[in-house]
Amino acid sequence: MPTDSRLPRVLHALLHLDQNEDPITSEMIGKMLNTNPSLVRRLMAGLREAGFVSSTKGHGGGWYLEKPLTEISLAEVYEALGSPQLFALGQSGDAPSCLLARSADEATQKALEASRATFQAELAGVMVADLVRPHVETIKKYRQNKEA
Amino acid sequence: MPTDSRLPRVLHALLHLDQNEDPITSEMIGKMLNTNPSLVRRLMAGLREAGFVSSTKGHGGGWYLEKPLTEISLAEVYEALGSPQLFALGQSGDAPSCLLARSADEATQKALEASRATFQAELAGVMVADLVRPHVETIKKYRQNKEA
DNA sequence: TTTCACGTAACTCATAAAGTAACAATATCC
DNA sequence: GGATATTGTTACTTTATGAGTTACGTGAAA
Repeated sequence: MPTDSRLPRVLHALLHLDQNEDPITSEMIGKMLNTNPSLVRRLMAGLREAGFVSSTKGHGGGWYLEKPLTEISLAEVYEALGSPQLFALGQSGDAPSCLLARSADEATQKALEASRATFQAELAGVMVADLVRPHVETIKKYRQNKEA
Repeated sequence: MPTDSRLPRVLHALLHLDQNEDPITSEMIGKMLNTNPSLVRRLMAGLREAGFVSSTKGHGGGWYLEKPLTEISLAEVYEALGSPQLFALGQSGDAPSCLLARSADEATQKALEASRATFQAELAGVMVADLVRPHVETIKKYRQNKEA
């Protein structure tokens, strides 16, 4: 299976939405993400349901922010995507009757749970708006060039 | 892809090996893990290369421990498996030229890295022998019943 | 009323582990 | 030495799921 890249992709899209007054079409977002409009619509659907963005049809339609990026944490974005499967690892399935199998599963699960907690905590501690903080100067210069 | 269950599976197998004097065949391990002998041999190959177990062919052959489980950490077992892909998540591929895409990727990677560090630390802090500690009494009773 | 754009469903493609089968090599038993 | 047991390895199929694609209905703007 192709690696699940939904989180970084929608973050990327949100950052672009924040830089535009007008709505951005799925077509345009598709070019930014190197994919096609239909996939973009699927990606964004969760964000719309979460109230982070809205979309309008017809001429001049597209996607726009409904909430400032300073008020959306990465954890909320992840949840809006449906909290996709984080790990490629896990136990094989049903709870086994063998005591040793259960011990092995429990130990694995414990490590994964701790790992997941760290992941969630990392995401919860960052707002989407924070992502561009290290690059504010660069972006400012870029815009000045564009205006000139 | 079916979920990668190699870690809990080989842990399970190691625990069984620790309970037997004689070698255990791939066939028998296969029954314990609900799979077939061929897959068992693949699973165990890494453990053999790591020096944790040995295998012998022919009558009475099979797998046996080469090192006490008190001296093998879960992290070492994970490495012996080839440090399989931990996350189902990740960025889509090549480093993008778009600054915003890179910001999104970096934030995602940072959270994943922290998460991985926690995972590794959890595994490193546990020896395979520790897994049965909570069940020592139960196992003792089971063996007494078996002898009776 | 034509065009644009989203919403959604249905399908194929790609990836990697699991599962399976087969067979050579080798060790034990008689 | 021959029969049997067991691993080592290769090659193949199956499975699961996101990505990618196509198509068409719906609704809004020009």
